[in-house]
Amino acid sequence: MSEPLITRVAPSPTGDPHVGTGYMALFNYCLARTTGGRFILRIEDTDQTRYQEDSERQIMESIRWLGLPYDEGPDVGGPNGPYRQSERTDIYRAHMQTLLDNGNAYRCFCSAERLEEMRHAQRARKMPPGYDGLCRGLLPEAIEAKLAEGVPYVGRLRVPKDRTVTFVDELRGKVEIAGKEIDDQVLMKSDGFPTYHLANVVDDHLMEVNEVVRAEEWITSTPKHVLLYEAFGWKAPRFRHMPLLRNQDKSKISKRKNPTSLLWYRDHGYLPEALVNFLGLMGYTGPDDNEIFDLPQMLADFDTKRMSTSGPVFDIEKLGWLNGEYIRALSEDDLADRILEHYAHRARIGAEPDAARDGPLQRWIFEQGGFGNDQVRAFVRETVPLIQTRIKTLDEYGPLTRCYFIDELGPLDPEELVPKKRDLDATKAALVAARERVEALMIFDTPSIEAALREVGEAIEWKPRELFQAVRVAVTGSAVSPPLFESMALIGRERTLERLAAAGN
RNA sequence: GCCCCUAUCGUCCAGCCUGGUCCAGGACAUCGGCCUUUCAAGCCGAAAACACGGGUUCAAAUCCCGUUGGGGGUACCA
Repeated sequence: MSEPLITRVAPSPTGDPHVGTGYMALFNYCLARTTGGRFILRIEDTDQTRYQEDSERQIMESIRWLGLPYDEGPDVGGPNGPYRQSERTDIYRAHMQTLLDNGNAYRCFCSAERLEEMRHAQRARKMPPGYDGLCRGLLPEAIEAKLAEGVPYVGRLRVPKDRTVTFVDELRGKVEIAGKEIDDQVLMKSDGFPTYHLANVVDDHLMEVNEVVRAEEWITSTPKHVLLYEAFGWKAPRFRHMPLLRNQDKSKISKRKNPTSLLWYRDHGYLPEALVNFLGLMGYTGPDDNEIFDLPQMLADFDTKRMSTSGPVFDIEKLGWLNGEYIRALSEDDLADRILEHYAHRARIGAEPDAARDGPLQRWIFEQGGFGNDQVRAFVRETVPLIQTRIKTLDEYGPLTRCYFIDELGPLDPEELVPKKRDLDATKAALVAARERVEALMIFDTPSIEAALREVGEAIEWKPRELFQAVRVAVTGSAVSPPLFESMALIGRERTLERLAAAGN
């Protein structure tokens, strides 16, 4: 193949770990792995105003959860650390000085207010906004004076306005932007922290990154980066801009219109391998019509030629289908483990048991002595065959299996209980008959229960489906449930008879 | 506004580079049927798209130009 690619994913710890970060991590990971290169995680925490305490830890955890381990990063180290930009300020300062010295950058003493006014005026005159170059030609004496006065300043890139900057995007081909369209970007803020542009270029170079794979939103600032590489006398990496994930309305994916947190997907019972597969379907195709491929498969036939450029709408419906596919592909033992793990995870993160989502499962498990309890494990394991084709996320397990985990069903809906064309009294009589017959069973297992109920149906001249509906609602509390006879066996003789009696009253 | 990216079913992707095999193929969702103790799952089937206009060519979803649409950028945020 090609040369080993050193790639990186460089999120900012400004909130929940984002699906977009997962998306970029996936492709960076594939590029590095399939070329025998390295994959780096770098934390871009240069904006102290947006920094969020827990974010970095969650980012690292989420990337690992997805199964995309990085070779270098804040918590694993590496030869070119530190991997947290806030710990590299000396490096940026030194590089800023280099640029100041070689004339590719200059000090700008303009205040935020002046810049604000300037932009206002530009907009009013329908001029493209951008720094007007006031400080660009400041004489050395003037600079010394300002410095002596202690006026705060920033470092700006001195963009050559009279030429065109060109770079090749690996996905889109040649991109050209006229120098006059490029703003004299701030590289070093007055607080001593670098902006993205400076830090990014310096770090990518120092960390030996040779292919920058990032989101499309960066494409217009790439010329600034190209100029920076030139200013330092460095070889620029290759650039590959991936399309942006979109909301239904095609705008850049956002929290308001989609769950964007990787944590959300984990907490709601999505399997990491399904999410990775789904992300792998965005702007990428496998070698054939097959859309179900896990990471190892994706790596096995990964080809950058099949990456595309148009922004995919993030369709959570399709993710749900894929998740269901992965759930169904699991062995019953594995699925039982995943379910247990999921509810253990929900307990660990302190999620309040949610009746609609968790059902009574969490509480029941707790009462039975915790997740490690063998009886609990065995019981959950027994339910798996009944629900495996019926859940799309692990989260759906709780509500679906509610009837197995509680003692009192609560009030039944007569609309559901009574079959069409029959009345309440007849239904109650039928349930009493069913109860009597079932009670007489010597062996309380699935085939016996089924045979017994069919007998009852014939005796009272009800169609099987009518009787089964009434019994289903009486025993499970709902007209929609896992298979009836198996469920009755699982619920057990005692509780089943109680429920039939209660409904028949 | 200006700059950049982009354009095939509602959605995700094939096909486009190397024009004809495309009255456009697969998947999700939708609808219908089968199976069936409900719901699922599974199986079968239906409906559903080349943004528009000019070229080039015997022939264009495929090549060229333009228009329109969508997105992104335009910060001492990343």
